[in-house]
Amino acid sequence: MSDSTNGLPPRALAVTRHLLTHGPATRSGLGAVFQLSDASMSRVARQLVEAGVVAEEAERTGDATIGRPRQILTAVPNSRHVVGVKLTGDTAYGVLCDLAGTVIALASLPLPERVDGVVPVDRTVKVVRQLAVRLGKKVPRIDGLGISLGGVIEGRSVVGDGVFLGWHDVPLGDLVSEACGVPAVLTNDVVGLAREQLWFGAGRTHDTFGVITVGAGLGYAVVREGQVLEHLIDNGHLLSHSPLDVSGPVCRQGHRGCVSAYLDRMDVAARLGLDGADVTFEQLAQQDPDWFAGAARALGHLIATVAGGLQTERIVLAGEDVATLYGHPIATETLAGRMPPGAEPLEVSTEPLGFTDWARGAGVVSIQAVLGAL
Amino acid sequence: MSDSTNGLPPRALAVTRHLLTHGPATRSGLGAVFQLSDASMSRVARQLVEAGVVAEEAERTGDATIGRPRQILTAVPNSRHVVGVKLTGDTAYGVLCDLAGTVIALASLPLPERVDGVVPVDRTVKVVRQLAVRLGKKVPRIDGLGISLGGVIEGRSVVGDGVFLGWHDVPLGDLVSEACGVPAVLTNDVVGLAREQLWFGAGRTHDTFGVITVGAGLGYAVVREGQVLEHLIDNGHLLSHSPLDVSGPVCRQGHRGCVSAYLDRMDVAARLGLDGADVTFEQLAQQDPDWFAGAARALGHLIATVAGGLQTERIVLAGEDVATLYGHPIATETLAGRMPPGAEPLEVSTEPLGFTDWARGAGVVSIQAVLGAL
DNA sequence: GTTAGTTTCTTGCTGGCTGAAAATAAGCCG
DNA sequence: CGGCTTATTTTCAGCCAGCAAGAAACTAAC
Repeated sequence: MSDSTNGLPPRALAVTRHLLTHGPATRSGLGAVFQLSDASMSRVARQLVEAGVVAEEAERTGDATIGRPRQILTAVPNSRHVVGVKLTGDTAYGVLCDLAGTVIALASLPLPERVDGVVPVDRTVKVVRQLAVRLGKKVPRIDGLGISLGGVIEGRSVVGDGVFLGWHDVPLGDLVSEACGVPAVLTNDVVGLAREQLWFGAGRTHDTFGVITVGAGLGYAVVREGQVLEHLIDNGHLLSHSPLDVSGPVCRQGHRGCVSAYLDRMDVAARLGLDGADVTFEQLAQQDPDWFAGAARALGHLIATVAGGLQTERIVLAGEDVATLYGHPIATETLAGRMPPGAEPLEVSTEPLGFTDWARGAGVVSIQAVLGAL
Repeated sequence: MSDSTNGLPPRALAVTRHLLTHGPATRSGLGAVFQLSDASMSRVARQLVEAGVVAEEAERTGDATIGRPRQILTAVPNSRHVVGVKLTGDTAYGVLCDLAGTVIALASLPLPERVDGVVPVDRTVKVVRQLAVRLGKKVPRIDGLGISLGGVIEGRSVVGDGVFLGWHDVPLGDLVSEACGVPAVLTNDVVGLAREQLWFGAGRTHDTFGVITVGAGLGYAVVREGQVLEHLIDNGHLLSHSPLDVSGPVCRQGHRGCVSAYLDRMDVAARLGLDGADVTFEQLAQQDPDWFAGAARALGHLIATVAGGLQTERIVLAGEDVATLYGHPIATETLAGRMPPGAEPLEVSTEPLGFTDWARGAGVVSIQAVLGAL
């Protein structure tokens, strides 16, 4: 069993991250990556093997069979386990993950009833604990807990403003940590997704990228030079309200023909007289046959704008229906029309994200915290 | 006289940069900034004093006169001197700068006549040398040379594509370096401006910011987390062609109502049947009374888009007439309309940049190279 | 089976850089 | 001039890196 709740020292952390995200490698291969001599690399490797995070295996060689065979270092995924929880307005979705971010088990529980429009904090903590206990049964122990929700998070532990839950300045991280006896980290859900992508997705090849989430509203996250931006300066407002068409529909902020007016479901629903919070993709598509094309076009422009502003070729799209939207020819054509003539197309990935994926994001953040990356 | 052409080790460099850009400071003050113990800070300080880059002066104290007085460390601006040269299509503009980037002397020379549309490289090198020799007379010696021009630069020394001069794959840096016997660095002019801003402008308070230049065309540079982006992914195309109005004028790329169509003078001139390369602000304003307002609006949106995409509050505007443009109420109103309600306004600085300022940018890049920051 | 050859990994050692603490310096004040 | 206070330097021990020598693991002869 793992003997430490500690984080790894910086170098060891970097190597572990590399093994987790890029797969097994030899000592000297890693040395080349991290600009370390074989000797130093060897010392780091031993540390990790002793900590149980990394294992050695003999190379099942295919070629070059002369000399001492190289040992392959592999991260041991089940050396640590974490639980990730995503809180929505009424439900806690949980996943059990190993070190590699693989989901081992799922569960969800309803959150307690609201009192005066506010979800009771103490009972929410209990729900999270229940979830952790239930999921934790499958593994020797849980090494960390990650919680994500839509809202303003301060300092990895405090919910500054959790609109969906009616919370304000709630130290949820500490409460959960105490209740469960396990270190807990709290993140904004989109930031958590960005952290997950930084290790296991776009970040493997690019250290600057943008994340765009299309759900009830529009969300963004930014990773610049490997740094995840904790708080947007504008809550995404500047991008959401960039103009497309002065004669288009009006968003709730009063902008005519802005991205939001086309793409933000709350805005579109408000215009159609529907209930914004629960409106679905299908409802909108049925209600307004033109909506789909307009939204696809807005998405194409939005992607181009984010790529141009951040100067990155890599954009991550997230949200349940975003793949469908991006799959619309108008989206891709719009984007292509914005690209310089003859340029390589952008690398846009779409992940059909359900609540489980969001919970996994929270889990990955916990992995990072357990390993000492936060 | 300075005894070395070397660069400083990383720590010493950081301290020098801080002294140059933030003014004099005490040892322990610097220690706090760089998270170094007094002991280590003291060692770094001695290194720098011995190198002549930094001088000590007794604190002319105002208060707290108990105990041993602190020594104030100050960068010695005239410990090094560099020449910065900006090449346009027909002229070389040069400045002599000290370490602090202060311009000590100016000069300019015409470039040689074109042969088959190409400016002869060897004679251009001679012009640069002439400029350096003339400017260098005012100081004991020149420690570095920086050259900037509009075009694609590769590896700090080679002009990959210099459209204004008709050059392609010209190793100008090495040629000048050899001809002058002084290390020379080459940069794209907008990148050079960004580097200058990183040390002496916006970078003093923000380590992520965007630079927008409005001249004959539109230019951008991006600094992310203190890293200057060497090559834009799209030559600014994505931003320049973001839509404002589907019923607006058309740019040369065929986009209707994009930023470029309003703000890029080449585009506007082409539409008015003027010669794009030499068209001035006044000509356009006279020719088309609506142009000014449209351009101001486009600038407002462009600023908002860059700020939103990069997620920075800090934008640097550059170009001869950009202050006038940004000073137009429509620009500021447009920008304000894009900001989230109740948000702090962005920090937008405008610098009326003439050729001398561009040359200074090249000089600052040379300073950075001389000190070892490149 | 043994030895030579090759490549990988580990260990011993040195050098650079760091911080803590002790020593020294530089000013005040009586 | 000693006593007091604060700033800077020196001394010393610790950490971490690379170099180079050694140990390990394997193949290919002989």
